[in-house]
Formats: sequence, structure tokens, C-alpha cells
Amino acid sequence: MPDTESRSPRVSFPWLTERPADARTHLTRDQIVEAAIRLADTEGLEALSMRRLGQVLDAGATSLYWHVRNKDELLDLVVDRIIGEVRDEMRSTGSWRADLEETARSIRRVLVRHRHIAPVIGSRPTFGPHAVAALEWLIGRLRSAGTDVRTALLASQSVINYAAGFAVFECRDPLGIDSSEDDRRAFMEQLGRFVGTLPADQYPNTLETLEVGASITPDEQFEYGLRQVLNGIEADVTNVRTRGRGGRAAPAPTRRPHRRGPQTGPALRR
Amino acid sequence: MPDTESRSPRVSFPWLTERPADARTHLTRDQIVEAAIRLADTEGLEALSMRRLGQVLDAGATSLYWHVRNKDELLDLVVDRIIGEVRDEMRSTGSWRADLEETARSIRRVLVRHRHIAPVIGSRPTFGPHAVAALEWLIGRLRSAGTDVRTALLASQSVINYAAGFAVFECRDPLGIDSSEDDRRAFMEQLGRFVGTLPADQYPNTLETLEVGASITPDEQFEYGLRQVLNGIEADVTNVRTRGRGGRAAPAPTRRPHRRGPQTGPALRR
DNA sequence: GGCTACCTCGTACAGTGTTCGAGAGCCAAG
DNA sequence: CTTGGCTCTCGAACACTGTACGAGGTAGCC
Repeated sequence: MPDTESRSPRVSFPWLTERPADARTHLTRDQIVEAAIRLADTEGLEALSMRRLGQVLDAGATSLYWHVRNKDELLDLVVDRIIGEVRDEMRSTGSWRADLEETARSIRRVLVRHRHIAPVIGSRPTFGPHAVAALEWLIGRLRSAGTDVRTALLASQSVINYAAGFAVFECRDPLGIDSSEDDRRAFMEQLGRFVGTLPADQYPNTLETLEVGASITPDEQFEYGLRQVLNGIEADVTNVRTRGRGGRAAPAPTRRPHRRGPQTGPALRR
Repeated sequence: MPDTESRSPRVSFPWLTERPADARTHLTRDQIVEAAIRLADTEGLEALSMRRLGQVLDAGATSLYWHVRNKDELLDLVVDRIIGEVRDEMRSTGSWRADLEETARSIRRVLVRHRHIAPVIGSRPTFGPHAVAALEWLIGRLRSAGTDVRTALLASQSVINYAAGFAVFECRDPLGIDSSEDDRRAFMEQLGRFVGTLPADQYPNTLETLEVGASITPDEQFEYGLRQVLNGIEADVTNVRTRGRGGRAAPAPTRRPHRRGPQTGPALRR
């Protein structure tokens, strides 16, 4: 079996198959998941192999298969546990807007903390108990502000989407923490050489964009987009509250429906 | 060598090392990249192995290594070529807002078209010529509306981020096009059973959320968030235009700076 | 013809996820 | 105490993977 991504189209629900963890068992699912996260965090995703994982657990590689159906299922458990960290940080303040903002920051913070695992979240769906609980909380916060469920769901998904998408892309940065100074210098040198080959008349903005881009911190970029998203949501929410419902926010465009849209199923999508 | 993701932290610039493609060469880099995309589209990312790719090209697996340094570099080329498809769809209308909207839709459309490759974009940075050209165009469109480069870059990144993040998550859907009817039924059955195990008093919204979620199309969800982002940007842009510059859109928050932020380098980040 | 540079590719190596079945350890029943 | 039976561990094996190496072919030029 090859790539880590999209290996098994089969959907599994590992959270319904937990082993009872009787008596004196050396390995538990929790230990495995925890060790997997630690391993990926410290040595990178490529180090997270079943053999290596068994090694750090003082167990044979194939012993893990008693507790976990396969590696994909393990990754699902890993992802949900990480979402659990976001959930643990959720605190209700008085303001629903502040709560959504903090949730977005929390998502980003947690994903960056586990940056080697972040790309996994971009390749496997997330329906674990922690994800469900987190969504429940978000919906509840918005409903308490008088929003109907539909708007609450649209808004929550938008915030989650924005924060997670930003963080996944952020973690992918080639000049990340584990790149050496030489790497960074080499990259900048090559990037400069590449931009130098571009015809200046067709690229009037690129050089300046590069310079300006260097002065924009990820924090600033993140907060900028987050503010836009929440401004829009706030308009929607207050709209619904004042004008009663009907905040369906304009009908879906329908024009130019991309062919073969992936999800046809009737499920909580994300 | 293990996983597809984050395999080589080393940054490479394949676009500076193109082979001249002299005379009678059976293989060209373009052919390889094109075949790789077609292979991943038709048979999934897991089928995209060097051996299999060589096979569909009537070439030995290791022949590819003359044209491409390694598989990661190939994936970078694949990603940039796909971004090129977005670029090809870029058309200037009179309205910068419409242009940004259509760009966002185009990003989503193209990524969904190549849905098996979408997760790759979440694991490898994108600095290819097409990405640069696309950004150049976006910045140009915003500058033509009187925006300063800084705001234009913040806005462009936000739109790109939103659309690409949404699409990557969308492509990951477990009920995607390549899941059978049995898969879908089995999944829904398991999801229902799982939700049934939740204590109803602690999850007052989840059941309703699930039902409502089934009625929200991806199109509607996408357009909802896109509208929020562009509303915010429009406020910023007109703000800059009317009040002159100074549209720095509030200082970065700085509070709660997540430790070990990935990018410390001074480069066009995304 | 010879030379050289470009290009192809068979072989080999280390590593991967996963299946299978043998076996260890414990617990309860006979 | 012995005898099953169940839970759990794990060594061996299989079919893969990416890719380093080096032999060999081939085209263009002198």
C-alpha cells in the first residue's frame, strides 16, 4: 500500500470499535494514539511508520493491528484527538463573536503545534467525537445569540474552514522551523534568481509584492481574513435577529456548478 | 522513503532546471507531468507511483529521474501546472470584486476537478511560475481599483486561502464520487449509531445540525463564506480609496502569539 | 570512425503497510 | 490441577514503494 493520502476510500468509524482494555494489557489504543502524535511531532510525519511506532512503544509493529484496524484508522484517531485539544480550549465568554474568534485562533494554534500532522487533516475527513462536540458547542454559542440552526451551521463551517485551511497552508511553509539557515538562504537565492527571469513589463507588481509580503506576518494575515469572515457573519446574525429569520443570505448561485461535485451524500459535510 | 507528505524539507526550484529537450528524446518533462495528472485523476493518488507512471509512458521507472529530481519535485510541478489551469481561466471584467469571486470559484472548480491531487497542495508549498503569475494578476486587478500593494496582497491571500482551503476539505469528503452506494449507506448507518450514543442533554443541537447540514449544498456553503470574505475586502478597499492610504486594517494582535510559528523567513508566504 | 554528451533503464537496497498464523498468558470451568 | 478458550503479542513473509548506481545505447559533431 502506497501513499498516506486517500489510501482507503472505505469509511470507517473507529470510535465505535474501541477495545475494552481489560486486565493487564500492555498496549491501549490511547497510548498508541498518543505515541503516534508525539512521534510525528518530534520526528516528522515520515517517521510515523507502524514499525517505528511499535518500537517507541516497546512492542512489535504488528501488535498495533490488534488495537487499530490499519494506519488510516490510526490517523483518524490522531486527528480527532488533536481536534480534542481545540475543544479543551473552548471557553464561553459573554460574546459569541469573541468565542468564534478564539476558536479560530485555537484551531490555528493547535494545528501549528502539530504541524507535521496538519497535512493529514487535509486528506482525511473528520467525524470523530471531539469534532462533533466542538461543532455542537459552536452551534450552541451562535444559537444563544438568536441565530437559527442553518445560519449557525453556515457560519461555524466558514470559521472552521477558514482557520483550518489557513493553518494547513501555513504549516506547509518551506521556510518552516525545521529548515536550516542554509536552506533558507538557498531558497531565497533561487527565488530571487527565478523572479529575475520574469519579464518586468508583464510582472509589474511581483517584485514589490515580494518585498511587501516579507513584511506581513502570518499573524497579521490570519487576523485580517478572520476579521472579514466574522464581519460578514455578524451582519448575518444581527440581520436574522432583528428581521426575524429569513437570513438565508441569498440563494445559492447554481450557475456554473462544477461538474462531478464530490459530495452527493446527505451528511454533515466539512 | 515513506510518506508522500513532507518527505523532503529541502526546498527545490525545479522550474530553473528544465532540460533543454533536444532532438530525439522520448520523454519530456511536460509529458511526464501531464501523464502524472491524468494518472492521479483517473486512478487516484495511490496509483501515482514512479513505476506505474513509467509504465503508462512506455518507459522505465527510473528513466523519469533524468527529467525530474525526485517524486516531490514532480509533485511540485504537478501542483503548479494545476494552478496554471486556474490562471488560464482568469479574465478581467470591469469589476475587481467579480474578478476575485470568479478566481475563487475557479480555484475550487480546478481543485475539485483534480480532487485526488488536492491534498498534495496541502502538503507542499507552491511557488511555481503559474502561482506567481496568478498572484501578479490578482494584485494588478486590486491595484487598478486604487488599492495599495499591502492591502492587495492581504486581500488576495485571503481569497486564495479561503477558496483553496475550502476545496481541499471538500475533496476529502468520505461520501465522494468514488464511494459506492454501499459505502454511503454503511457510513450513514454508522454515523447514526454513533450519534445515538451521545447523551442528548449534552448534545441538544447535534441532531438538528445533522439534518440541516444535509440540506446545505457545498455550493451554498462556499458562496456564503466567499461573500463574507469579499464584503470585508470591499470595505477595506473602498476605505483605502476614499480615505487615501492608511488601510492597514488595524495592527496585528500580537497577543497570544502561538509559539514556534513556522515561517520566520522573509518570503512571499502562502 | 571515434568522441562526447545526453538519455534510458535493469538491478538492488532499504523501507513501507498489512496478512497470517503460531504462540504466550490469563481466566474460568470441569 | 488440568483443560479449554479467549485475549493479546509478534515473527515471518508478501507485494509494494522511492531512488542510487552504473552499464549501455544513441544521436550529433569533428
